[in-house]
Amino acid sequence: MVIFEPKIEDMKFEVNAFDGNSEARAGIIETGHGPIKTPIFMPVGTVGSVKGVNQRDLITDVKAQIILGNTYHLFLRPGIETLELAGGLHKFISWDKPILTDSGGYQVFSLAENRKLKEDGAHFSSHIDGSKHIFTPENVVDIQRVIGADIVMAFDECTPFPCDYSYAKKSMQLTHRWLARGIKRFDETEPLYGYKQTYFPIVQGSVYKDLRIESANTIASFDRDGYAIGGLSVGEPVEEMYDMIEVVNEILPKNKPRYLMGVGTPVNILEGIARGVDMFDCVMPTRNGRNGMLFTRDGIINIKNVKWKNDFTPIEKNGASFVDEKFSKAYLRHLIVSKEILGAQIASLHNLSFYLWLVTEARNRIVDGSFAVWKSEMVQKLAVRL
RNA sequence: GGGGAGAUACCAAAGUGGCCAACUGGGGCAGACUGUAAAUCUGCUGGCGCACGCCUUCGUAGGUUCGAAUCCUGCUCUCCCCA
Repeated sequence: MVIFEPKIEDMKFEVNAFDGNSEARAGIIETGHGPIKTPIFMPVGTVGSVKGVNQRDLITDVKAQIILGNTYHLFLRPGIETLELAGGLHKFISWDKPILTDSGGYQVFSLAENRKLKEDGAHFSSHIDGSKHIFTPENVVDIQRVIGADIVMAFDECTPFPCDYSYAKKSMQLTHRWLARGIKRFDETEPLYGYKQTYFPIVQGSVYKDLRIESANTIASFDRDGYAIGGLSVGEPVEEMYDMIEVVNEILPKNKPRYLMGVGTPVNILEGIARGVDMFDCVMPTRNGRNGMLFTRDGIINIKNVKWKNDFTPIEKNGASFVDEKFSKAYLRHLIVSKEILGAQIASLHNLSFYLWLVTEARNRIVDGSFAVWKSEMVQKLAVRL
């Protein structure tokens, strides 16, 4: 059981250091569940579980500072009644560090078959039992109040790629109208569990520069504790993604954390940091890990490949997780190939630890002034296929 | 000793005259995965060229036929039942 009592306090963001050569900065976000040192990577725990990694290892080994939950999935299972009876998601899953919940906007996009977008909200059928539901900017706030997320995400439409200009524009405008409604509801309601929650708006606009500028200006006009960039890493070329980040971060307040939703590869993250992004999340370290892809400082390993069959060297020499020295590549390959649960667990632990090492190291480099050189070296190495 | 069933590619298992280099599953090899309906999905898996094609395969040796994994005969082996 959780025995701590979170304090009520305003969320604060303080920038501790700027890189100088890029837009990168190192900061700290104060929440009711403790500080988050940025730049940060947030492991994804969709249904109240970072797949394959338990809460203790998440803290002691991965060194996660904040994790994600998903409104859509938690709403369907276990449901808000259970979450409220549990006293919120933190208590339910026994996690006393910050939680950010995605609003379900991405699910509305990815579960396209059964959704219908209307002015009032998104109408959809549950992928579990087919039951019909409506998500509105207001009830998604209400649900996230019950979940008790420290950071509540706005309800948006995440446009697919490719997406023609007129649809992207209409969608963005809808997202903006939903934003105003969501903020209104949020500001009219109180947290249920005694600690501060905050609400992040989301920039949309697909890959269109003028739409991104308009969207960034619109959301920046609302004074919030942080801002998110959505609708990227959905299949567009990475250069377009980087361009959009630059355009948007030009406008978003410098003194507030910026969250690039759903990104990405280790290289994407370093490029994002260099462009002034502070927060990232992605399923890649866990999902790809379960499927045998390992991210290391020297590049990417497909541990299923036969070339590792008799390689008894450590998973990663001097790696960030205890599993790196404890187990050999040959053993991990055997586990993954044999579809052993432990293989997925070790790979997830390794990848998440590596991601957290990466952002922590980036922060240290920003602070000591060596970020630029280090980043360009790392970007070369990280994409190598070993 | 008597009766019955069967031998197909790495394994299992379809196919019973041409559309069969041979369904399907497993295994093997490779690839994909970016706000998680994913411990998932895709491709390849006889040889050579790798598009088209050519060559060698369905226990084994013959035979019938324009044509056989598929029909006939001998042989070898395996399994089951009864003594």
